[in-house]
Amino acid sequence: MLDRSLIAGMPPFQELDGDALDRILRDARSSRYAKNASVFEQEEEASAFHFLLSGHIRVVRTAPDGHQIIARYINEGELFGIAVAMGRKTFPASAVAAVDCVVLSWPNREWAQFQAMFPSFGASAYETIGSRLQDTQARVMEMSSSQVEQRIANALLKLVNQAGRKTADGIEIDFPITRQDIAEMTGTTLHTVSRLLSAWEDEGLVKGGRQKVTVRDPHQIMLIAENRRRK
Amino acid sequence: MLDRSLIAGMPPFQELDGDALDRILRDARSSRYAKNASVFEQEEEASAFHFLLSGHIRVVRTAPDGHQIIARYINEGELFGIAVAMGRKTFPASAVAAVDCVVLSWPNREWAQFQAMFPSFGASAYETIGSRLQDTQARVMEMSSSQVEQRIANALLKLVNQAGRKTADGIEIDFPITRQDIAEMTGTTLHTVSRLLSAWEDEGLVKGGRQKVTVRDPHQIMLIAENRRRK
DNA sequence: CGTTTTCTTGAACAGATTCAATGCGTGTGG
DNA sequence: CCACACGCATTGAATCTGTTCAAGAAAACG
Repeated sequence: MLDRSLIAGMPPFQELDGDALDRILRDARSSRYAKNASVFEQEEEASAFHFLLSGHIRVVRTAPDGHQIIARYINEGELFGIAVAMGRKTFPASAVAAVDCVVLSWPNREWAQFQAMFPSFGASAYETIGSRLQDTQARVMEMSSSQVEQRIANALLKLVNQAGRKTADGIEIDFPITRQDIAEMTGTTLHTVSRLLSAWEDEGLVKGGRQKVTVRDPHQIMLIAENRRRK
Repeated sequence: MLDRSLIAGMPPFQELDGDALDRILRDARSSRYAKNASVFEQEEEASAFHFLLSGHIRVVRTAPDGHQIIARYINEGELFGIAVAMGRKTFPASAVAAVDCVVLSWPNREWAQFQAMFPSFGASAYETIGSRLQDTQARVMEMSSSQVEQRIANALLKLVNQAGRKTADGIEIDFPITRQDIAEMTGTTLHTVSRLLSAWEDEGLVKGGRQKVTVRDPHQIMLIAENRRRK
């Protein structure tokens, strides 16, 4: 049996008392996933849903032609792989550990139980889905109206907000991320990302590194994201 | 009091009996919206949710810079404006009648009631949200990998499937739609849309018209959408 | 220490946008 | 009921942003 302190206070479980937490943990299975291990694969039958206790997870969608994009990153304290909440039989994307991760999993049958027993859990889950829908629509807007430069700036800001860690040099993104990853988040090529980051590095706005990005001047990046920078 | 036959058999209410339908209709308000009238506006406080009895509704998102996109079209028998289901206070987009429409509306407070009393209603609603999330993610994929040509072909296929009407000439889209609208669905400009439709018209794949598109050869359009056409 | 992965950078190219001008329908107001 | 204005559509030409192609350097890994 897992200890209730693991999940107490995390958004989906925030309003639940000790007994409720114990009930929830009763049928939970906890697993470790090494960096680059997959938690589930796209098209795979969805028989369980998950909660990220620690680490960062990359959610990747692959097109029939092999082209792939990063749908989002999951942070500690988020539910993911909740296909069951949307009445789906299979996962629409794959989930890959960006660093070593610890994950709680429940069989799908528990979903209806939790929702019936703990309305605040259900509400929080649906808020999560709602906000992902908003994010995704915001991304569509961004891709139809903004320049690549703005999209990359926006992606950096998002990453910094979700997984920023203060260092002497600025705010560093707390997990390994390649230029290719950023390209897959913004719908461009690694070449363009590399060029832009290099340019920004020359201006002192960011600092690059192998699988690493540090933002030194978030304000300037924000101006770029909003296309309000003097050229 | 509205008659239960209005909504009987529509997806969200499919599994409900007569009493349930009556209960649901008890607090419903039905309204007519003339073509181009707005049902609700982006950023407006969401105090009600809606169901489209007849007509077609355009869901439009506007960016701070004025740029706008069409998030989706709502068809007869769909719930829309269900911000309440995602725990949102305001609408993330505007809803505009594409043709004269009839809409049922309920105050938000009914949402929790319906969901508690009629689980199949709740499940169907969350499936709707889930499938919109899928659609939107599919659109992001499309915009990052496909050419404009493919995206427009895809948009036409979507429209034809959702609102196609057979005519002597082929399948016509059942509501007025401008080149600009198609541009806002595909993240391009009306110029590019116009050029492509003209080219396809020369090849006999489609037939244009003022605020009208008729698809004559869906198969060829599908080949274009999948980028498998001989050049 | 060689191999692989990640990153950088130049040059050529192309698809789509932007700018500009014009034509066509349709619905409104005189 | 007709004229005219406005919204919608078409099409050419110039331009540009970002991709593609190509080559190579630097860092990590076994």
